[in-house]
This record gives sequence, C-alpha cells and structure tokens, in this order.
Amino acid sequence: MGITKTAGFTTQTTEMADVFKALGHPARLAIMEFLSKSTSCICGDIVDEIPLAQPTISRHLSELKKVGLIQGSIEGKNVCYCIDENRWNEVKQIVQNVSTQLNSLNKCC
Amino acid sequence: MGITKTAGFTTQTTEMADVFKALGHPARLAIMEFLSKSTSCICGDIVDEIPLAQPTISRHLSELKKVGLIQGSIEGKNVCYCIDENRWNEVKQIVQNVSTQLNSLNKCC
DNA sequence: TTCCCATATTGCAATATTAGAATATTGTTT
DNA sequence: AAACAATATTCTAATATTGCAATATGGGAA
Repeated sequence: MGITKTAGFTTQTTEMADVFKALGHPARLAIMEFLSKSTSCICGDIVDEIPLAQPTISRHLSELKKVGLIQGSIEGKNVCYCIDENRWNEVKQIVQNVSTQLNSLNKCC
Repeated sequence: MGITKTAGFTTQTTEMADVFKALGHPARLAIMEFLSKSTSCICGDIVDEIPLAQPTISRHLSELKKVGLIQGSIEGKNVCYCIDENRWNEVKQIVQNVSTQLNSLNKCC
C-alpha cells in the first residue's frame, strides 16, 4: 500500500527509521558528508556539488531538515545549512548499540 | 519520477545509501535491533516479534539481505537470520567519519 | 523602485514501496 | 505417501517518492 504501518513500534523506532530513511538517498547522504567535511554550509555550494537540479536539492534539504538532521539559518541572501549534532549523535548511538550487542553474543551464523 | 538518479554519485555513496534506506523502515530497524539483542535468529521468532503479517516480514528480511545487512541460513525447517558484521561495520564507519569530521570543524551555525 | 540573485514551492508524470491474501515451496513427521 | 510446519513468492491496490520545469518569494544592489 505504500503506507508504512507504525502501530506496534515504539515512537523511538519509528522516529529513527525516518532519520535513516532520510539518509537512504545518494543525494542526501552526499549532502550530509559534504556538510561534515566542508567549511562551507551555503546552500548554493551544495547545489554546485550535487548533480541534481536546484529545486530537487532544495527538496532533499527540506527532508533532511524535517527529520532534524540539519538546521538552516538565513544569512542575508543565502541560507546556511548545518548538521544537528544532537540528532547525529542519536544515529551514532543506535549504530554503536547494535555493534556492542553483537559483540556480546555468540554468533550462530 | 520515483526513480533515483545515481549518475554523478560514487558507487560507494549509492551503495551505502541503499543500506541506509533499508534501515529506514520501522519493521526493518526493529528486526536489526532484535537480531543484535536476541540469542535467537529464527525467522519465526522475528515474525512473532514484529507486528506485521508473515509475508510482509519475509519481504523486509529479503530487502535487508539484498543490501547485505543480514545473512540467512537454512536450519532444517527454519531459517536463521544473522547480521553481517562486515556490512554493519561499514555503516558504523560512515557514521563515525561524519562525527569525527564534525568535531574538526568550527561550527558556523 | 527595479532588477538580479539565491532559495523555496507547486504541479505533474513516472516510478517505487508497502501490506497482506492467496498460493507455492521445501523440509519434517507419521 | 500424506499431513503438517515454516518460509518464500506472486499478485494487486493504495500510497509514497523522485525529478524538474515553471513559478514564487525575499534580500541586496543599482
């Protein structure tokens, strides 16, 4: 049905799944990596970096913003996008937890 | 168009975006967390754990398998699914790299 | 004000994803 | 072999996502 059933999952699971989903597109993942590396956070520089049209990138940015992965602030004529470290730390936490739990299990396969 | 443009992105970016996308669904994220925690890896136990019908879960499992996040091995009448640690480490690496790079930047916002 | 420049929004067509009923498959037990 | 148990596949509908042209918005410069 194209609609995701959320009943029966914790809010935390559903919310973090949305965050991972946002990372699950080459353009959005590339934007996150660009923002983590570059000293620039100007929207225009992202548009130059990513091989998609400006409206498309604008939409991807708004999706990253919707799930809280980035924040945008207006700088005169430009917009500066930055990674929200708190949100990113939540992602890191989930990934690390799985790793930790994996190590404490005896593998069966 | 519902189709994702991959031209212009590195293979690594595209491939890892697919991995994150696979994690971007409550059921699949819950499956990964279950597999990391539980000593059981039997498909039937996953079906009992996740509030979706068996065919739906089977499909989610096959998607996790497609991107290499889990492996399945037949154990008689059952199937045992386990997390592929190599793939998981790649996820962890990306997340950690972003964190590291973030810390070496002076934030602008 | 008028003209640019940077970014966001809208609208639409093409494609992808999701869920589960029905069914198929494969292995086990009797 | 027949009956059963566990899992996978197929099918279909509803819904979501993607990309971009066209357009809107809002700020700075002339």
